[in-house]
Amino acid sequence: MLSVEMFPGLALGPQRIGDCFYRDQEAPAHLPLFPPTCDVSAAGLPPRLLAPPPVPSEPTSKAQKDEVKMELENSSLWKQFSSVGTEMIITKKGRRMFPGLRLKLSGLNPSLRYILLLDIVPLDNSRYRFQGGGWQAVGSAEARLPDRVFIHPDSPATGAHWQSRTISFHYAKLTNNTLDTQGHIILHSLHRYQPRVHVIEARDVLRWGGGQHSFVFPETQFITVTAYQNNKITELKINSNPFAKGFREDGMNSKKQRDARQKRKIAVLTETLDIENCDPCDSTELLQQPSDTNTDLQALALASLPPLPDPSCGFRPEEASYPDTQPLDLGQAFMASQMTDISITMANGMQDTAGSEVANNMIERSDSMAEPAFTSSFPAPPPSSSSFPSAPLPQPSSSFSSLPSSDTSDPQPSIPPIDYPSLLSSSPSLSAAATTPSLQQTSFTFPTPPPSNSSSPQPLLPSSSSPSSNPYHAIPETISPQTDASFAAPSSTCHSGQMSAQSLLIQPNQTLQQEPGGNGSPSDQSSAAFIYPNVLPPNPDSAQPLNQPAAPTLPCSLPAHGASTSFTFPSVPPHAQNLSFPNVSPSPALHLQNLSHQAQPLTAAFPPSSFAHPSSSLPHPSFQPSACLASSFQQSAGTHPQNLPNPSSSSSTPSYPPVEIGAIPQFNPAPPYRPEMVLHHPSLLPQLDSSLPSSTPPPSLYPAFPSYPLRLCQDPHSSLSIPFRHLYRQHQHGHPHPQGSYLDMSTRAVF
DNA sequence: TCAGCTCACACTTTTGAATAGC
DNA sequence: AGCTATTCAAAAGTGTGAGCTG
Repeated sequence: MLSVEMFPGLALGPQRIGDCFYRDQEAPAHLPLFPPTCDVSAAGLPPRLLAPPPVPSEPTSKAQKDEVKMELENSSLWKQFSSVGTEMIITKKGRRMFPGLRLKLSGLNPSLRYILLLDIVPLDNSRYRFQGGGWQAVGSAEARLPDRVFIHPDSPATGAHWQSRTISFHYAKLTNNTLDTQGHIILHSLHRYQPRVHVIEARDVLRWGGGQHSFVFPETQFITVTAYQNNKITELKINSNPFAKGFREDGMNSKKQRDARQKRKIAVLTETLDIENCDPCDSTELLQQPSDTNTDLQALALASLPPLPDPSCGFRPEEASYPDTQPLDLGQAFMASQMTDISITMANGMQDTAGSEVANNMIERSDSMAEPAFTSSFPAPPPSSSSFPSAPLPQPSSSFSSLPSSDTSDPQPSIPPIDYPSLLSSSPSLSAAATTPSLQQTSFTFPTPPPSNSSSPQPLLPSSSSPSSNPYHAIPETISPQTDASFAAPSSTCHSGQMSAQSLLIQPNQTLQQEPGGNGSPSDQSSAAFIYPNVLPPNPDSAQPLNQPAAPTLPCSLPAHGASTSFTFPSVPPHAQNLSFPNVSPSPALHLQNLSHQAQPLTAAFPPSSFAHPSSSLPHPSFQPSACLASSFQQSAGTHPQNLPNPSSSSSTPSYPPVEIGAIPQFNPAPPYRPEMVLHHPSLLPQLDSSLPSSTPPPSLYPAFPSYPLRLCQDPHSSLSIPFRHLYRQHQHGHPHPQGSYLDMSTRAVF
């Protein structure tokens, strides 16, 4: 029986380790779901786990599962942002996402209970910078941070519940605080991310019985920032977010108002100072300097008075008796403010115009979205920006560079907007505002490529210009997984008990398409393959076929962590060899029953969530022990991590041919763009189990998204309330889970 | 020097308790 | 007494801009 083991500590943050335990129903004692070390993984597992229940060759298919559909209710809004290049503010205290994820679920069994999870995974291995009006990859990504999952506060709830309302994840918060103890989702600034929503069926309170459906809405990808870089995004946010209403043109916190306030403030100060300084005219004032109180009162009194344009006393700053004070500066500031005001006014006028244009653009875009087309302005990582070889880009320049941005005035060379149009439009069932991911059981097909730009009012996709050279087709063939050799599939010794999110999504027996040329691969799909906007393989040469074992394989048996905080990986590139892991002392609040496992070599080597992952240089998945294992799982299952469970050809969304999971733009340079993807995961546990015994080196397959273990733990508890009690974040005011809970998935060890 | 981050600020919406009215 | 509607204040969510940091 599986249950989610959520430690109150999600609040604990990254420090939590080894918190994934297996609980045998008959044996209440906590058993590590997976041995801390790859080596002992199999040994430490109950036989039952080692011999997982046979997985049906065909995904457990309950018809209903295949029918599960999720729509992004505010898709149009997302597309507006995406067309500009969505930015999400992250702060230390945590910032909500805007737009938020508003979803509609259907196809669930009304009587079954489901858990909804939100996680956010890196889209690539690059760090970005806003230059020249666009986002450009400027280097390798930062070490991967602890993965956390936001659990919808309503979870677990019945299918009827989920389907009866709009599901919102607006309570989820993003932070850049790596030591965050609030359980917020930790992200790096200036990195690209893709939110994912997982629907996990909880057959009953006791077990994760059914399967898992994962949904990805490409238009929801974003770049994290600590301050907005693109003015258009700022405008969009202000115009769209009610909380930012005050910053609108007519708001009290608009630039005009703020300038006016500042002007008044300065005027008041100036007057005050002027008065004080003017007082030199009155010798008595010099002798008797007004007390602070008097000054304040004076200031207050003056505040209500109109600014004194010109001190009649003839006071000259340079002659002021208080040279150190800055009457002059203030005066200048005042004048400057006046001038600034004027310029601002003018600027505002211009800005208004510009704003109007933008707004119009937005409207147009919005309208155009009505015709399900939108562009994503995210740039593709520069070829050499990443230290890791990435899959070769078919025709990066042709595919994206030329993309005519809706706003020509704002060159975004690096960020060719992406056109998703055909994908969305092609689906009859899709409304302009809602996209329905197709659900495929075993294979993914690539979405139909956008029609030639001619059909699009505003051809945003440059690439689309030449259908013949359709980048989408090229993807499968020319783009190989961006897996770095160093991230090669874990050696045979690597058997991780860690369940990666990716692995969760993969069905053991699922036949995953190999990206290059597999049946049902994008290439196979007539122009179905849609290259995800941003994923441009930096280094084509380095690209390797998915199946091809990555060059340097990283044995799971890494040097014992011990007290040392750095690891050297001989097989990995020098730049990636030295990994520093902050010694994070476990929070006192952290209750890790199996903490002892940490002592074990592997565990030591891979403290699950306490350490940063040098993902930047290394594709996440592979270096993570869990990832290793995940790969092995997948391999054993004959699946590529990237090849998430493919939707059964479901038909749920005809317009969206099933997309191979590998298509998810992570390290796959040219993963076909998928508007949405549904992954069906019939049986989680079996899958994991199956992988354990596998001794054969996993192929160098990597999940499109970095894989990380979900902290889904088996729990014998007979009552949902018990196991899930831990899922909920403890709130200060005694609200159990008013705003959802977070699940730390960082079992992923060090990497 | 500069890009990026943090923080305080003013404004807004949201939320929940208190109060009034029926 | 119980319920509903309204009011109010506190909390929380916004972007901004100055200042700090590396």
